[in-house]
Amino acid sequence: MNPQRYIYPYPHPAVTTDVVLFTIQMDTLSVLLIERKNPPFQSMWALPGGFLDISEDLESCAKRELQEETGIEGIYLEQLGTFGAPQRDPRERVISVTYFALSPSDHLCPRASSDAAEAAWFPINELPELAFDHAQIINLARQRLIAKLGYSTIAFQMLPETFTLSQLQSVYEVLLNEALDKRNFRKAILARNIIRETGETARHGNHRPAKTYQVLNPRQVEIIK
Amino acid sequence: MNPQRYIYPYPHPAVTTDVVLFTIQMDTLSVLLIERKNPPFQSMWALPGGFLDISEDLESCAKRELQEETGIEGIYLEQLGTFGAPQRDPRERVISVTYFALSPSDHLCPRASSDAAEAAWFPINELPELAFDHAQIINLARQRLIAKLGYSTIAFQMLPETFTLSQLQSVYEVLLNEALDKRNFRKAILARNIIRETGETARHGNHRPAKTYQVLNPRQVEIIK
DNA sequence: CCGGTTAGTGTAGTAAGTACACCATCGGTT
DNA sequence: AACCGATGGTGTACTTACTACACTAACCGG
Repeated sequence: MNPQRYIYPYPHPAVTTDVVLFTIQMDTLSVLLIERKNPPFQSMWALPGGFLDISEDLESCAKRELQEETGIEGIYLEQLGTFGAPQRDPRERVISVTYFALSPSDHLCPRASSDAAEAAWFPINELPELAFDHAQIINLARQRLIAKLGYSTIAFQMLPETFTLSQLQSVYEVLLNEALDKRNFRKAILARNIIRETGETARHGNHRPAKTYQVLNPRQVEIIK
Repeated sequence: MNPQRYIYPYPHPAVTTDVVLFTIQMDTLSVLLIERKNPPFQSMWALPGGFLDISEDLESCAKRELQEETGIEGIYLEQLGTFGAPQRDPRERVISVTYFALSPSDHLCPRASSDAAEAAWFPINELPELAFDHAQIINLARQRLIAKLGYSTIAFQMLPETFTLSQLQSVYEVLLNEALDKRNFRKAILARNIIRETGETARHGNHRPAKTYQVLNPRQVEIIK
């Protein structure tokens, strides 16, 4: 334990970051959760996250906690919102700045750590009871995710660098929870002029191989419109 | 000064809220600013806002600070984002949770207060040099405002309860910064089925009076889609 | 070479959005 | 009373975006 004490003339809340990391597993939208090792809410499932270091950027904190608790890194984070209801944490007043992020399917192997007894993917419709107000946070993240599908390019974040149009369509279908017409989908995606053929093809079974595509400007994977 | 001291085993950042309040004045999008009475950035212009009370909700804090510093109240706030760059405040580490809001034109008379030497509206394109990272915050708020015009009903927040279609069109024109076709605008707005005629008319000069309208569901003035 | 499976393509109809011009109604003036 | 200036209010043709829909192509395995 740190022997030093930090003294302020007015009470200060604690600040944490939490991350809602989505992926698609077996055609199901899933969220990464950790099992809490310590109180409060010990052994309950929660979002990965933790306290902000005093000289650390908010987004760096979110990335660091994600890395520490789950071993996952190299992911684009977007700020989701800040939660600060006075009683949301029983220990002290805590303001949580939340982020959401997407990961390619089956790309990541979460692992346990010092703060997390376990880390695992949960289908969004089969979430366990969650610590703090994390159920509410996930809810907001899911709404935001679906809303952004229409006007952003976030769907590509759920795919590897090169992908087939069928894979891309499948991402949309899972997120929107409805079947899409193949020809219309391809027409619309190609009309947006954000992906190009790689020239390669991919075989995914005993059938015709598919052309693979990649995003034209990789830096644009999250830009609005 | 409070004689008590608040002691924590780890350093805690301070948390503030800041509000970007927009209105339209003389066909110009304007932002409410206060002139800082105290250091840091004394006598510079800044967003209204201040420190979070330890048992106070984030949004309540934003409303309270807005009221205290400008006398303005009864406004719908929406969370904009949280800013926490390590050096954004020279005093100590400060995390600012920001909100944005809209107010009917010429409806509010800002006033000075204990923390604000003065409060005044500034056209968005003629902002003074601003304290902290407030220029960046205003920038984000403006982008968000324009983005929301298309799929939300926020424009109505800039009008009184009853209004004419010309007034409404003028709000859109100022925010989008382009002229709109009168017939198409009316067709599109009415097709959305969110306003109804009041049955009254309003005279605004020596010409034909205009029918006035009101939103069908006042609770829906901020809802997406 | 045949069957199973996914990849890949075009057209016609419908709905949404855009461009565009004139008359109506009021107050004020002559 | 007639006219002027100013804003309110309306319809139609055209263009563009979206929707519905069915067959052939290419590969693997047996």
